[in-house]
Amino acid sequence: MAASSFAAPCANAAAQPGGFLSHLGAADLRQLMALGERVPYTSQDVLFTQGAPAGKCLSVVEGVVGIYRTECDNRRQITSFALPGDILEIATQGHHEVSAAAIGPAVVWEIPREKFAQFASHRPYVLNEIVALMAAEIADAHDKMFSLGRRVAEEKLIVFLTCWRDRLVRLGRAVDPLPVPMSRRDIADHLGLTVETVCRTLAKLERRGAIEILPGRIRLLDTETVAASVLA
Amino acid sequence: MAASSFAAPCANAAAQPGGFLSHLGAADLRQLMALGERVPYTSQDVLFTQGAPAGKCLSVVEGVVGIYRTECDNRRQITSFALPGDILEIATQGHHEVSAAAIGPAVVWEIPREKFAQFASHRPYVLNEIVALMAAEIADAHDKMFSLGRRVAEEKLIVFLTCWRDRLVRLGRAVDPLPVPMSRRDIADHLGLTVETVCRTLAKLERRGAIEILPGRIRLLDTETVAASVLA
DNA sequence: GGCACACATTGATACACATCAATCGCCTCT
DNA sequence: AGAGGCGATTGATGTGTATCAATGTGTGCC
Repeated sequence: MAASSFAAPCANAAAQPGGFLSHLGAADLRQLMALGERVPYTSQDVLFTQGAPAGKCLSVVEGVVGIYRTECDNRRQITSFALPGDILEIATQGHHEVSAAAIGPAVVWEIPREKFAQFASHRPYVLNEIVALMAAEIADAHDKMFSLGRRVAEEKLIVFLTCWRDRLVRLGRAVDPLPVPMSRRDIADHLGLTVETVCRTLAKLERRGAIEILPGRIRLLDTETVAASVLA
Repeated sequence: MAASSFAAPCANAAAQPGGFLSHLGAADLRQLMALGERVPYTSQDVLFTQGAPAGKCLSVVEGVVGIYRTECDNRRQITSFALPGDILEIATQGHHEVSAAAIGPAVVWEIPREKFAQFASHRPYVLNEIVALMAAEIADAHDKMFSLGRRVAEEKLIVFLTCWRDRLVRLGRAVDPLPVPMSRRDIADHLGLTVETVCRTLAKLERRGAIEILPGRIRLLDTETVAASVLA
């Protein structure tokens, strides 16, 4: 139906317009970076935990960071995968609402909250940037809620893969064999599925000729048409 | 487990601190209201549709407004129910990402976007309010993603009912027989279930003595202990 | 090289939820 | 009061996904 076909499967794309507060001037950016420090993490490292006081905001520089919420320690919902240019906990007051962990080796720029607040207070336009960033994050959350609540496993995976590819494209990365650095468990916890269902569904898509599964990568062959039919 | 028991089942509560931009002064508030107009809607009326240009922002004054995303016209995901004091599309640029419809009779204050932007541009502190509002909305979205992806029907319903009650309490409403103005279909589309599953699960909870189902209302009897076990 | 270990995959089975189909209750309209 | 209609409820059945279990596959380490 025309009225609904406009729906972008992945508004998250809009949240990564090309870098950390991309509309800031170069001088501003340098000053901002100088307020914080470069912190490297290794795979599975936890950057912060839900419930902990939120003392800093973070910008991913390299690698992938998983944002998740846990309960009972066994159930986990990864709400997003942050890529270079993405900012974490930019407006969090008090305590973290979520946790974050490095999906692989990652580098993050960490800026103490009070320093960032001070920086922003002198520059009114920064707040506008933040609002725009948060608006994109909210739109993205809406998409994900739709996926989680109203899509079946196959659709979830197709949409996830195409969105992931689009984000990497926007970062100028090579995507022909699409890099998939996160584990099957991570994907499952992101899509509200189990590891086994993710494997099986990917295998089914491969048998159908829609994708080709490689170690650490997935080649997207026919997902365009599949996605089109799914999202019609 | 202690580390995760902190998790509020419904951070959305934080998004309704008691009114439209509650930290504004009374004078500001009057001026802001004067920029817009009171618009009444009747049940099922559509306030705006995803994809349409976002020309105004809205504040619910009376009733309940469902925010939803559709696809293919048959699948719908209600991302939230807005109550008096909630603001809709406050930072939306360009086009609406979601649709909104009155769940019952509702009254909404609608302010043209450019007038609101002008109002805010003279008052830097308004932007801070908006950021806080959006941060709460994002936290709430995280909760809902967890519910959609990682909870079973019974848990979804218990969490939904207790959150709904908490929000009404915060508005000073009577909640002993908890008013549930939305239809079973609305609840289903909010929780990622079907109407039948919602009915059956509610019936099961009633048989267990956790709730009592009344026309248009549900009395919460033992959901505290149930919720506690669910959220442990 | 070969062992260990984590991750990925595949199979068999169970179950939660969806689907299809009545029925019931309630409200509105004439 | 009766007819119509819509939402809610309940039942019978189907199916997508979870669960349990086993095997394969890589990858690092000694």
